[in-house]
Amino acid sequence: MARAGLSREAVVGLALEVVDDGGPDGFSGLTLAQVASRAGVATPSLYKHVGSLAELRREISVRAVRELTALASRATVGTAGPDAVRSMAHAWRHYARAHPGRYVATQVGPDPDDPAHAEHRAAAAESVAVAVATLRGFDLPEDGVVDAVRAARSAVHGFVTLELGGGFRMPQGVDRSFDALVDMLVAGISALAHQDSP
Amino acid sequence: MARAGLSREAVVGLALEVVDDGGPDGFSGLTLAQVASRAGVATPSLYKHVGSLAELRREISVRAVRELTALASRATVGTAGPDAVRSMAHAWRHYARAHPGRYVATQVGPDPDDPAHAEHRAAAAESVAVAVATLRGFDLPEDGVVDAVRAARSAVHGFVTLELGGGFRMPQGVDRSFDALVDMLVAGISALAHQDSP
DNA sequence: CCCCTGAGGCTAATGGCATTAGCCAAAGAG
DNA sequence: CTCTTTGGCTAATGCCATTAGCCTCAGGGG
Repeated sequence: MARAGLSREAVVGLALEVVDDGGPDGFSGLTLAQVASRAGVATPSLYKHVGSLAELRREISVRAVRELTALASRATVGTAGPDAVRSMAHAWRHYARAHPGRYVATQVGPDPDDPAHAEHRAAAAESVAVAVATLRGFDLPEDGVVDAVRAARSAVHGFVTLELGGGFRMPQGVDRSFDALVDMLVAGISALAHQDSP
Repeated sequence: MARAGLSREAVVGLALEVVDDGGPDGFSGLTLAQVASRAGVATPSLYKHVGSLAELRREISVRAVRELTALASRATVGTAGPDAVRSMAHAWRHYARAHPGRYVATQVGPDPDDPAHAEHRAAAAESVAVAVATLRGFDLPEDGVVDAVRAARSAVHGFVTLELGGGFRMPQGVDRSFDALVDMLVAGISALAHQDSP
């Protein structure tokens, strides 16, 4: 009986391949059977490394979030204000287009209470920390920052989700629409900064 | 053998109940077994009325899209410009919060080629038609309309998706953030109208 | 060098699901 | 009253996750 030499690491790696190969549905369509087949192993063998399908999914989410955070962070280093927001928005969209499956993994929220989700929560928190830092260039009032981060995430995430889902069927250039959206976002955040708080 | 007196209509109705009861995951978690159990019938019996689970899902999507279109249309009648955009945005969010499961059904895109998706495509097209009409009050250049509709859909859909997914964990008021987002949107669309096309 | 323990495979079994095939009774048309 | 269609049913298949229990290989202690 030849050993396959698996490990948790290897299993997660193969699962990531499956997710990547599955397009936008790669994450929801992830299956232990597919991972096992890729590993050249029977499905139950995976349980020696991975707990459950849900746990594998969570692990993938955590990695995807970290990856996206790192990219956003790298994209915005050395920039500030509007440029920083633009860079971050484009980094997000780029990641989503390059890795649709991983991107949707990025968007499942961790359970706020479940201790098993602690790592996931931490990763998510760090991700928003980067977003917050990106907005430092604007003179936003205390709670304006939250509104701004939420607006940025909403706008880009909504756009990218619709784009991946094939929601933009008009012939018009999608890149141009994205630029327009980012312009609105930047202008909106600036406006948020320069108004007196009510 | 007592007849249950089912019909396609009844099956879809029960499926909608299942979707509604399932929260944000009600749509993806929809199962023929649940519908059958609600109908007091064995699962295979449903095939006398419904083709397949995929078809049932599509039917639900079509209905949800029509419902949302009707609501948006009703919400914006008699309004124009910024007010219309605000009304539409709030109608969308309200629907998503009232019927999370149906809302996600609303967001699966029809296959552009599959003839079985014709009705779905039509419903989707009418939905964007309403959105386009809502923007009539702005003097948007030809292709600015597309950008504006995309921006509006993206912003609201992104916000609502993140909200339903529990993505906004800061204590700060979510309603306030949504208002801020809508403000940005309105300002952005106005800006799109009053700039010379490049 | 041998043993023996534990890790990492395996098969078998269970239970949920969708889907297909084929049967049978009820309802309604003539 | 009969005959056909319709709407149920059960049985079977195949895919999936998950659990239990077995077997063997690899590597460390004697």
